[in-house]
Parts: sequence; C-alpha cells; structure tokens
Amino acid sequence: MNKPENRPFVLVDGSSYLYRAFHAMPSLTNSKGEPTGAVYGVINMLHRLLKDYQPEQIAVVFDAKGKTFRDELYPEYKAHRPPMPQALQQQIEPIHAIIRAMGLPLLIIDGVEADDVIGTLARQAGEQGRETVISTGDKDLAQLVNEHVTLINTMNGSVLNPQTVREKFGVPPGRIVDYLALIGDSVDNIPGVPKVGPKTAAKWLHAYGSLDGVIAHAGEIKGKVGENLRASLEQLPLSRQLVTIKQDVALPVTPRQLTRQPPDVAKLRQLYQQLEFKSWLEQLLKETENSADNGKGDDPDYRIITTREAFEQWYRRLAGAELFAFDTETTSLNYMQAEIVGLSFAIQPTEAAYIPLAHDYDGAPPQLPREEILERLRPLLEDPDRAKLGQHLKYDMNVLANHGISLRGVRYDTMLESYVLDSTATRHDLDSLALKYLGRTTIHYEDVAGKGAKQLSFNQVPLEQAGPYAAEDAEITLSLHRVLWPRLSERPTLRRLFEEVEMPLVPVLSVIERNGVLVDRELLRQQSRELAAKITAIEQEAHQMAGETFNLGSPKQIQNILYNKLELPVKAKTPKGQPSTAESVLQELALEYPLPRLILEYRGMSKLKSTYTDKLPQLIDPHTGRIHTSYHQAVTATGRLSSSDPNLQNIPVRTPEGRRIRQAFIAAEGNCIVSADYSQIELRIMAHLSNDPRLLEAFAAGEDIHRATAAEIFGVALEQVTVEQRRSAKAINFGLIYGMSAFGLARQLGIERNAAQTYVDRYFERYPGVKRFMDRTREQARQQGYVETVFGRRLYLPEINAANTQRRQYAERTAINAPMQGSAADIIKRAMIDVHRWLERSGLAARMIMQVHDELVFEVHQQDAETLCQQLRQRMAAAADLNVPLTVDVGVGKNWDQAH
DNA sequence: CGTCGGTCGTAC
DNA sequence: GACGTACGACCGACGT
Repeated sequence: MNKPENRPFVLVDGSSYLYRAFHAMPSLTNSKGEPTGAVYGVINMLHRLLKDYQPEQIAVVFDAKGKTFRDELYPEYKAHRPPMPQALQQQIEPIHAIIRAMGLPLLIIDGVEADDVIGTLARQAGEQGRETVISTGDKDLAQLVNEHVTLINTMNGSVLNPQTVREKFGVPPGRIVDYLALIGDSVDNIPGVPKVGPKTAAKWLHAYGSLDGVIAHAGEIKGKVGENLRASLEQLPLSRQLVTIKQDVALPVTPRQLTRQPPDVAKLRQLYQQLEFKSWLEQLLKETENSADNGKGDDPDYRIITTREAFEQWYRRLAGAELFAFDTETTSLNYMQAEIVGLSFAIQPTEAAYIPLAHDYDGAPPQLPREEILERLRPLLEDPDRAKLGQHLKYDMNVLANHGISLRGVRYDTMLESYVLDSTATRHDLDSLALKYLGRTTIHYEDVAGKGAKQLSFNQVPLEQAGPYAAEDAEITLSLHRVLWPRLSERPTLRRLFEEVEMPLVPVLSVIERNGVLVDRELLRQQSRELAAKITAIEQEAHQMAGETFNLGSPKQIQNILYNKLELPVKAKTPKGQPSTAESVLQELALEYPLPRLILEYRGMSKLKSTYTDKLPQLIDPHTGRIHTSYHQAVTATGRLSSSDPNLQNIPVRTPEGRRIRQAFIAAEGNCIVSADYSQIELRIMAHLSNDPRLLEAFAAGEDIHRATAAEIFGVALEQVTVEQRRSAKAINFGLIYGMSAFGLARQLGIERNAAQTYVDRYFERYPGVKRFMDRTREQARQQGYVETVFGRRLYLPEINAANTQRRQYAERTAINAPMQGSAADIIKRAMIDVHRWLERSGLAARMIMQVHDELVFEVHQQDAETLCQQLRQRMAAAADLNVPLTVDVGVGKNWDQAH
C-alpha cells in the first residue's frame, strides 16, 4: 500500500451518502423493527473508503441543522424539500456515534453546509500541497476538482479529475458553477433557465467562454430558449452565487488536526450489537483478537485428554459436579450413522477438556479406547439425577444411543433456552448465540474441518485443532447457560414451559426419530415408474401443442410459451411483476385452453415423483430399513415442530394419487399403524380464548363445527345446511385462524368481495366474542409487543407498530394466528410427553413414530392396538384443560392411509 | 461447480 | 397486496 506520506487527505460528504443509502435500502431493520438501512449503507461505504485509501488524515462532514448563508441570500432556498423522513432522522445519531467510535473526525459546523466545509478544507489542504480526495455522491462538488483535488463516488466507484469532469459535463471544473447556474436545481429550488439542460448549458459555455459571456451575448440566442435566457438574466448571478461552494468559511480546525484515531472497540461492539450488524461485529472481534493478541492470561485452559491418569482426574471432577456441559464430536451429521470421535466436557468456564477417542489420520497420536471410556462414563451419563447441559442435546442423545448408552438427566439445553426466550430469532445455533449473548466469536466447524468438497470428517481433523474447537463448544455452552438461565427463570411461565414441555420433549423426539417409520420400497418404486411414464406422455403432448420443446418444470419458460407465444390472457402476476403460472391461475386458464391443463397435470406428477416416490427410498437407513426424519424443536416462530430429511409433515393426503404415497408408510409384520389426531384443535382453542357462548355451546354439544357455523351465518336450521353453505363456513373458519380479510375469503370462495364481507359481518354478529378476542389480541400485541399461547409461550411482534402498512398488517395477522397455532403446538407436545411416559411403563409393544402438528402416529403390535387407541383418546384429550372438550379421532390400519 | 433468490407446491 | 406456519424441488443467475 501507499506510504503514509503519499496517502491523500480524505473528505467525506456524509450528508450526500446519508440520503442515497437511505433510499437504496429502505427496508432494512433490526429485529426490533428499527430502521438501519441508512446506517448500514453509510458505514459500509466508509469501510470501503478506508480500505481503498487507508488515509491518515480524514474528516466526515455532515450538514448542521438550521439556516445557512444561502437561506439569508434566497429565502426560497430548498423551500420545496420535504422534511426528513422519521425513519432517516432516527438513524442519524447512530451513524454519528459509529463514525466517532471508528476514530474518524466528525465535522458538523453550525450555519455552514457540508459542501462549504469540504470546499474550505480542500482549498487549505491544496495550499499545503496535499492531495485531496473528496468522497461524495453529489455532482455539484465537481467545481472543486483541480490538479490536487479528486472526486470519487464510493457507491459506484466513479472518479472525477479535471479530465473526466470535462468528459462528463462538457465543461472544465472552473466552469461548473456557471453550468449549474444555467441548469438550476429543482431539489434545492434554485432556478435556472427554463428548457436549458446539460447539453445546452455546455454548448453555450463552450461558445461564449463563461456565464458572463453567455449573459453578454444573450441577445444573439434564437428561439424559445433565447427568450427564456433573456427573462432569466437578472436571476442568474444569484443562482451562480447559490451553487458556488464557499472555500473561505471560518472553521475551528485545520486539515492537520483531522487525523484518524484508534477505534473505540467496546463502543463499536455495543453499537453493532444494538443494530444487529452481525458480520461486522464478528469481523471486529476477529480483528481485535488478532491484532491485540490479548486475553492470553484469561484464555481458558483447554485440556486434551489422552491418558488414563488425566481421564480419571477428570472423571472425579465430573462425578462431583452439580452440573456439567458436554458435547459429542462425531463422524456424521446423520444421527443414525454418526459414530463418536470424541467427547468434550466443561465444569467451569475455565475448565474444559476434550477426550479424543477415534481420531484416525496419518500421525494421529494414541488415544484412549472409545468403548472402555464410554463404559466408564455410562453410570454418569445414564443417571437421571446427574444434571447435564448441552447445546442441541437431542443429537448427542441419538449418537450415544448408537453406542448403546441412554443419556438421562438432560436438564438444560441452550438451544431451547434461546428458543423459549425468543422464538423469532432466526438462528439458535451455538455460534450465533455466542455472538449474541456473550459477544464472542467461536471457532467455526468449517475453520477446523473445511467446507464443500474437501470437508473432512471430524475423525480426520488433527487433535491440535479438534481439541480447542471441541472443548470450546462445551465451555461456550456453559457460559451461555449462565447468561440465558437467569433470564429464563425470572419469567415463571416461560421457565415452566421450558422445564415442563420443551426439555421433557427432548427424549421423546429422540425416541421417535430413532424408531423411524417403515416404508414399502417396492410400492414407491412402482409408483415412480408409473409417474415417469405419465410424465413423458404429458411432455410430448405439451411440446406438440406449443410447437416447440420446452422445460415444463421451468415457470419462466412456461411464462414465455403461454403469454408470449400463445398470447393467453394474464390473470395474475407474481410479486415481482411477472405473469404468474401458479396453480389457481392455470386452473382458470384450463377452462378455456388445453395446455394449462397439461402443465397442471405435469406439475402434480413431477412433484409427487421427485419429492416423494423418488426421494423417500433414498432415505431408508441401510441398518434399520426405516426412514428416520429429523424433528426440529427450535425453528418455528409459533412453537410448532418442523421436520426434514425427509419432511414427514407434508406427505400428500388430499388427492387419491397423493394418498397412494401414504399407503407406502406401513407397519412391520404383525403390527398395525394407529393414527390419532385432534379434531378442530385450533378452532377449539379460539373458542376457549374468546369464550364466545355460541362457539362454546357448539363444541360442548359435539356439533359439526362447520355445519354449525353455516347454520348461524346463513340463518338456517342445522339439518338444512347445504353442502355449499358448509364449504363456505369452513373457508371462513379457516380464514379466521389465519387472520384473513374479506378479499382473501372472496378469492378463496370465488365470490364477490361484498358477498364475502357480508359473510364475515354475519359471522362476527353471531359470534361477537370472537370479534372481541381478535380486537383484544391485536391491542395486546400493540401494547406489550408480543402475544401468548394458553401456556404462556411468547411470540414477539416487533413490526406490530410499524409505519409500513403491509408489514404492520402482516404482524397483525400473525398476532391472531400465533396464539391458536402455538397453543395447539403446546398441547400436542404435552400429550406426546405423557403418552411417551405411559408407553415406557406400560410394557405395550407400541412405538410413537410420527408427529404431524395435530396428529400422532404409532406402530403397535396387533394385540395392543385396542389398548393403545383407548389410552390415546383419553390421554391426548387430557393434555389441556380448556373451556371446550378436546376430542381425538383414532384410526387403525395396515398403512398410514388406512389409519385415517 | 457451488450458492442463492424466485417460484411453486405439499402439509396442518 | 390481500391467509398463518413450515420444507424442499427446480430453475437460472451469479460468483469462484
């Protein structure tokens, strides 16, 4: 890089970047909904500038509030400029704070605009023979360019020197003020000559030399512009004065005093944390760790244990500890295939150790034998009264089970602590939590194992790297727990939810996952073959119809064929403005045209084939012959579980072809599948939360709720409700749960908006309690910033008071939906825990194998099926005590489809 | 050759 | 734009 003495004096036009950044990224906010786009843009630009020029001397200049000499000169100056948006105003203080913390001199001079401060400093620096770089997005500053002064736009990388100024504007830097005076500036309300733009201004200045020359020859210019010029003659000198940047204002500092200072890292850290600029925060921490190389003294001592003596010593400390954190390192992320490579433990934040057990690379040092060590640890790990702490302990539980060890005493899981505290945080992994709650950067898995194609299995990672990484994980988990647990225990309902629901659920999920589900590989293969044949036939027919071959799986190519080539009418557009090829649109088109019908058939078939009939057989575990999904306990904002690899919660059920896939989910020889699902659980919760008398009554009487709703809103007797009326009522009931509008209902039912509105109005007339519940919920969300489930689970809604209507309405719909969806999730989790405990002690030959939000699925020996069904009905119904009964539908069959 | 946003479709 | 919560396939643009 440049030697310091060659580095330029850098002047940054903060105000010009402020507006540009604000408009470039208007929607960026932190999780509290505070706008951060302008801060991000300005600081990002500064980072780039510092990297490019590494200046020793620098100033960042902003406009001051209040009047300037230009307002004195011309009261109309900037008169039409709207006031600064509040979302931008809010960001100014953080921007200034970050700039100061970065150690950059910040200049805001009363009564003087940023341009004039920059002009003056640039002149002074020039007189001292210093090269000056002005970073701005404002072309007016081109007038300051000379052999010592360059303009750069750090946003787009363009550079203006005397030559490029001439190329860009057609006039030299010295004539820019004349040029600007002729053109005027509508934003600042500076009048120019009407109809004169950049081209004419440059032409005149070229012809007559200067503004004074143009004025002197005003009589010679023909046409309307000539008239306009002559009418503007009196105004032009004032315009020139207004656009001329002052270079002689009185300043309290000189260029020499504007030197860059070392950053205030603590302050920056606090600011980045508050604004949630995670990557900068991480970068900051990394830089300071590297450069200062500090903290050597307080670095925890991470031991790598490879001798029996050292192990015995550690064993005694573990055995005596009230609580210890532990973590397993394994060969695979697939919990069924993972084998243990090592174990790490932490008792105190300063005491952590890694016990490598199966590292296997060239030159790997001798390690303690895995099975012997696991046997030695078994009494500790299997003792329910010895409390364990970990991060995502379900995984460790699963891999220990692979080695025949049943982990018990799982008391705290930091992932779940974080989730219960704030389910809306996007990530609850250890690295994110360490950064968020401890302000610490951790050794990432990729740092030691690499990534992509050359990623090593952990048993290939050298001990020198594996040890600190693994021990740190256990230590960080312990440190995190000490921060999270006090926050959790100060809120009794959240603490109960954690202790009575989320933690006890961990072993239940571990068991379900490891039980797995048996699928009929042959049946799926047969279905794949049939689908493949149908898909090929459809493809050929579609290509013929279109007159060319195209990819039926590409929405973009379908758009082209349907709307450009065949010129079918555009019924709807995607959010990005493209003509939509979504199902509802194609269905409409299919009434009149043949090709959309084929596309729909193709979509349906290829979806079934690629997502299910092809994919599921690939996921059969070679050892068990079964499919083992992963249930995620800290993903959804509402408290539901999610499932992946495969997702067993979206196996088709609505169409006959889809249900064939469920027929492949079977029971082992001599067993059957039992499915138990809650009937209308979310509507029942709505009845409970709203206490609406009619709704409570309908559920108490065991009525068909959609029929009852139809009878109410259409004013007919229960037995007179038509199929059509029931369908409408069902759509309204579901719409209510989702916070739907009359517009959405109209679209759903294919009726007029007014008709839909009438339905909604009548619903609320007949069920006023529901209306009150919805109003109350929205109000509660606005007041306290979160909503709650029946069991006190919280969901934060930072955007409930947003100025942006769309965001706010979205938050309002979530506010309505979350208590119902989340309470249902709480209830089925409680049921799972109870049923699991009962199954364990019952000795029944039954296994829980799936959860699908309101349904539990079991595989049970035929002899025990009856008992199981009867117990499920009773136990699931008793999982919550609501103002309405909970009813459970139970079915039995040879496969999942039959069990419904 | 991987990553990532856009679009679509499945479930409750 | 207009109905909540998820996961995942596929395409195609983009960066290495």
